[in-house]
Amino acid sequence: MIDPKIIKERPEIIRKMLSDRHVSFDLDLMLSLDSKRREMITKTDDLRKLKNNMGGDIAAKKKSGQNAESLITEMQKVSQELQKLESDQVKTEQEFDKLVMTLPNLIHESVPIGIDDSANVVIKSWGVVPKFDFVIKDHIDISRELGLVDLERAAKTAGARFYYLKNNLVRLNQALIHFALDFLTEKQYGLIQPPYMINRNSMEGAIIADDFENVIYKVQDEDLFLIGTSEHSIAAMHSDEILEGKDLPIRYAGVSPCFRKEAGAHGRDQKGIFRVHQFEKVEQYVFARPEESWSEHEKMLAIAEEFYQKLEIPYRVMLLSSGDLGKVSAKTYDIEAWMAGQNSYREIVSCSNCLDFQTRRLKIRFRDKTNEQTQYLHSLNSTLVATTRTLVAIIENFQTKDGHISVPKPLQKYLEANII
RNA sequence: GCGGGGGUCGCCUAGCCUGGUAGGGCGUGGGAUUGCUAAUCCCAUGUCAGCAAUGACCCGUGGGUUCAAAUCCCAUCCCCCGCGCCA
Repeated sequence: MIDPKIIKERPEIIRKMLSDRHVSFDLDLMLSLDSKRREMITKTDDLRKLKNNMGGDIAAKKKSGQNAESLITEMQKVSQELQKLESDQVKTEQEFDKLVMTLPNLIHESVPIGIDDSANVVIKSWGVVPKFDFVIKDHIDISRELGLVDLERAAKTAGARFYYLKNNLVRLNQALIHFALDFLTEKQYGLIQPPYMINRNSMEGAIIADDFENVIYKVQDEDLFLIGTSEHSIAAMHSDEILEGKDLPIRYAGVSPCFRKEAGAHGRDQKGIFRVHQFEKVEQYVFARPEESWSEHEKMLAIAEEFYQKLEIPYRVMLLSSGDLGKVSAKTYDIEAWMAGQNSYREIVSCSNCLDFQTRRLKIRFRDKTNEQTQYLHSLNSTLVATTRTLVAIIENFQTKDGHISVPKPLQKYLEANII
């Protein structure tokens, strides 16, 4: 949620953001609802004041043994009138909230303006794209031939975009998680294994309405939703809290399975384990002071880069354009890894600064001294590793002439093998 | 799942039986005072509306009763203790 002060006082900023994002949104309706609700607050407040005063008078009369009947009948009328006004006010408030909760975040000035991913900018590239002196295969063929994956049976039992990992691919998957946790522990991150299901209120804090539709699975008959990433759980973890300034920044390494509907991705990456409904992820999630969030953002990207450098996976860093930017994010870097089997760079990391957008929704504030005014924190999130996609990169880039996979150096100790 | 206890403005706590609109302590900040790094006293310390003066709201959450609800009634969530069941 954007600071209501900005919405009220600088609507032109909101208007520009909406056009830069190419999002249709009835800003004028929201502005008129906002002023209407402010008016109604004043009205009901006045009536409540009257009511409070009358209540005091009645109490005083009763105490001194006087008759308060006429005051009481008058008060009945006031109460009725207030009730009517209040229900109107609540209605207006709800309409406003509903709208404001779908309003996307502001955009940072460094973000390139553009219609979609074609306007994304390559920030840098790292590593050398591997050359092969044999005909290479994609991850599906390699892992199938090595007995590492069963997609057909997964389709039978669960549907498309599911998979059974088998044998050493299970170990490789776990090795990635293990390595990622060790790596972030070294960087002083606190480890978090969060709830894999959270309630609506918490989910609404982390995401925007249309994500419910397109990415989030709901549990039948329960107020529970499967998380699309540990970001969702961790964002809500400190909701309604006032944190102490001395503890900041708070850096969490979340590890969890991720569940995604992938609605609207029909036909794309249909085969294999690149785009799936379920995978494991180690995530960086940081709560920072507003003035520190941009430097934290760069740090998180650097940490993610270091991880892929250690794995020796070539990548490039993309700065997402306004049209490709997620609705809760003010600025996002993607890391795209080279995937030999697809002969292209594909997204494996998304690193975003959400400013106070999530923390306002979740009421996560901080202060240094207990008598100070509280401030909203900034929240940032970045993939460290989403296992399936990184597995694709490893399988395809590290394939050998005889159809095996050599294990990246940092993972060898976890796997107790250097070739699969 | 059953029985009992509990959830109060950052933290601790009073008030609930007997309805009249949240009091105290700690912490933190500011001020006053006394010849000194101490003590004492005063003020401030959540949310919303408002330029402000002010005012409204806030007792886990949602309903209800009432002129009036932290307080009474109903529902619901969470925590603690005991019993049961169980990976």
